[in-house]
Amino acid sequence: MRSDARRNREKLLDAARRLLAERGHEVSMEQIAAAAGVGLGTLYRNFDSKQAMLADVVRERYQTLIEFAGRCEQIDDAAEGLRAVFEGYLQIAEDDAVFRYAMLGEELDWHDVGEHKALFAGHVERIMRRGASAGVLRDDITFADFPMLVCGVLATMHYQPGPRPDWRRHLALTMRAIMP
Amino acid sequence: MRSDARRNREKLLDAARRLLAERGHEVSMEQIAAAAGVGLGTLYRNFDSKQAMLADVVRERYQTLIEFAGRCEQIDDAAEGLRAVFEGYLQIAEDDAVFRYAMLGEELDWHDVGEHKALFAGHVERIMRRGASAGVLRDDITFADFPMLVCGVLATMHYQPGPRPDWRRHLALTMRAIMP
DNA sequence: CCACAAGCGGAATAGCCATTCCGCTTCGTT
DNA sequence: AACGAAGCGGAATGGCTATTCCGCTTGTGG
Repeated sequence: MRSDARRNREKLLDAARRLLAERGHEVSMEQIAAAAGVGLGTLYRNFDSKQAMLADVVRERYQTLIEFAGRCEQIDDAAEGLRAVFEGYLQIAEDDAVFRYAMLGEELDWHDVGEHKALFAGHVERIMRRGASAGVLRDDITFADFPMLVCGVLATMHYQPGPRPDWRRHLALTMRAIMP
Repeated sequence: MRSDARRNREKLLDAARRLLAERGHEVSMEQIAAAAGVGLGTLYRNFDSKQAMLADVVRERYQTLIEFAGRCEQIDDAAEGLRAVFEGYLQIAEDDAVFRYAMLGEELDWHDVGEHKALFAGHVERIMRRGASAGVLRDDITFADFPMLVCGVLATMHYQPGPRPDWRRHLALTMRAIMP
């Protein structure tokens, strides 16, 4: 790979990460290319399509999240591990609009984000099961409820216009609802 | 107004209500005109723009909701009034995609839906205050939390693909979280 | 039954954006 | 330094959809 090509790829990734985090999937390809200081052709040489670019960026976020969830699983206190993994997930969501979009959006063709999703889900599932065994999670709440539990906070964060309501308070409310 | 024009207006309103409830704001003007069996020109003679049409339909829904909330305010049991108004709101949301969109969507130019919104909000605010006085609502929860509380269930309903999770269960969870 | 205003349909217009294409430029090798 | 391949920019293309426009049709009052 030529050195200028590698440089451009980095510039594009930086621009994509930043703009997508700030403004979500609605940024146009042209804006991303401009922010990176390259032409559209170069953008398309680096990503097969817009969807593929979004998927790349979302996959990176999931990677971070998977590592974080792994650490949460090691936390001794089952209740704290549970709280931490929810909070970490939502913190990333707060920082990244395209991640929220991926979590909330209709089933687009998220390329192979599914694999990462499954890894993360595995961690969460084990953490929740451990919580149930330890008696810090109501036993009618299972991993199947995870989307429902976070979707609420996620959506409030994503959609409430104006001054964002305090999502940590919302999370606290949710945690209270699922404790015995 | 000519008789055929009145007939067409009815057909258009029916089609708009039905398609918007089923498929939300993404239906095209052409699809609505076709479903009503009229041309685009006729559609635009009845609504100034797509936004205006959406606003008309959403306003109708709010009207229903306002009457319902009024009845909830009259319910003797403060806790039941509270539960009922949340449930009624969410039931309408379940039945109408464009209403969900209006509740979740970014601040579009919702024409004068704001007035209706304010009336509904007035009812809910009084119901919540009564709940707090009666001791069936935690006193750190106020009307300002209403969007947060319903947004969660709303979003889960709107976005979870595939078999809809049971929103009544989610609501029950939320109600539990806000009770003392 | 007539005249004509009110209404109608749907082709044309316009803006937006993802994606493609190709003639030009730059890198790196010899 | 020179050349060919790799890479580049950005104009052109294509599809989608809201909105406008205008020549044709139809309801209705006289």
